Amino acid sequence: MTDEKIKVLLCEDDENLGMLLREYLQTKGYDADLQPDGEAGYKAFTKKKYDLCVFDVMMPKKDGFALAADVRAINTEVPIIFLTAKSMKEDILQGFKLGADDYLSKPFSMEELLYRIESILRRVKGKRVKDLVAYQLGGFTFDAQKQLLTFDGVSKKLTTKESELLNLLAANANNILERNFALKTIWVDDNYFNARSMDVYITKLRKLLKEDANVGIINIHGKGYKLITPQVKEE
Amino acid sequence: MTDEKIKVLLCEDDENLGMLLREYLQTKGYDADLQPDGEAGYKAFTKKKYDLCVFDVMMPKKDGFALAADVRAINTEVPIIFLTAKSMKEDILQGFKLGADDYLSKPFSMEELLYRIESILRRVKGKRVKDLVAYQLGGFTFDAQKQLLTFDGVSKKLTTKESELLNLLAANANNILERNFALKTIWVDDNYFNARSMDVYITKLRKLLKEDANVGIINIHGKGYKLITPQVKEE
DNA sequence: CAATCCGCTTAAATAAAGTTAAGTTAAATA
DNA sequence: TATTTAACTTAACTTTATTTAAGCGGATTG
Repeated sequence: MTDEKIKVLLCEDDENLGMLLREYLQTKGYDADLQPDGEAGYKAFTKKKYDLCVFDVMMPKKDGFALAADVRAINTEVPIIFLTAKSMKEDILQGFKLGADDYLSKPFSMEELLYRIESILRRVKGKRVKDLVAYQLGGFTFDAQKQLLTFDGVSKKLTTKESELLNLLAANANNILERNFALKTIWVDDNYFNARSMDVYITKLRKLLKEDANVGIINIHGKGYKLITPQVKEE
Repeated sequence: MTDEKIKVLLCEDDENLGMLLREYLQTKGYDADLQPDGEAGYKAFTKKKYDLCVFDVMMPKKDGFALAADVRAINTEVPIIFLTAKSMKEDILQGFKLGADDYLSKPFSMEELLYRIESILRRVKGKRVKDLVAYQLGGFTFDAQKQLLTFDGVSKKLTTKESELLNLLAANANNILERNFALKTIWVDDNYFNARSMDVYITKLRKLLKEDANVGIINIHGKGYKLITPQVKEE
């Protein structure tokens, strides 16, 4: 019954981004450590057995590629994901693409990072990471995997964005889901237009959910949203 | 029971790239040799019976096409894959006339190369590369080797493209198969027309799969496709 | 209670994906 | 070698998904 958490080493010099990613991975059940530069990252790697690394390419003291080389010298197996700047030349990118298990060019959504981490863990370790996700929301059943919302035996196929948003809401059911968090998770950037886009999807979800009066999305002014749903007895 | 390794001749002048590829192919069970230029490549080819060649197009002393021509002079059968720099329309055509079986334009991922190698070996030489290639997809059985999709005792022979696409989808069952990855691995080039072509094949596969309501292909807007199939309990 | 900010909704615009059918090409066969 | 067939691509068009725009209404703050 020892459900060991997967240990992730995150090296990112942008503190905001780093903290955000670390927090997100933690909420997703990972044991994520954050280091602000390559040297600190290397030190951390020597002290703990990580299952996966996420390295920013551009970092002070030691860049992500050099760090990866040092890490490879003591461990040839651990998967490495690089976070690269968007304006990287193809030939340089080629190197990363081949030496890395995967790479993500900025800006990316947190969901995307998670997706890549999970697919690598699946490939490399053969672990089944995502257990089937089906939420019970009052009279609704929401299958995030299949993007299907079912009520009274009738299933409706949700679009990708609808499903991603409902998934986040459901994961925080009866708790506040912060606007900015949702935006960064799903839309990458929390700018004005994406915020408007999210508004539109909140409206859509409300329409979908109004068949059951006990389920709904309420707004917490200036903070975010809360998916209200009857508490399901857990375990 | 002599499970002879498949011999691959790799010619690539970029040492980093070459070593990476050689190592990767070796870990995947191939007997891969690396040569740094066309002349050395030719010399190596005369000394050992290779099952497949991977030639970089731009190499010192003798480029990949010249090397291929020389190789063809003594062996008209051995499959050749070219690694090309981006945007080489005419060169590519020339290469194909010389009997290239496939080509990959940089940058590519090692996965992509591996996939090409395997599908060429499957197609051209009829070798059994991967052992388990029979997927259970709900009520369907899909044998990628034989390109057979069976439902309720009735088998249907799929075309090459149908089978390749379903194979990729099945390998990533219940997870996202990225559009670009599929395009690059199956269609080589991820241009507009090939994307339309892939659409057509998605439609075909959906028709084929609709006999079982629990199986289907859903689109992840802007990212790719996901083959939905009942989870099979793993041990 | 005004001014402002934030959120809601509907509609229009754009972009991505889906469908069907008509071309092409190349392999099979007659 | 001509004819037919199958596989695949290209084209034209339809539908769906997502974003942008615009106006309205409620909430918060001074």
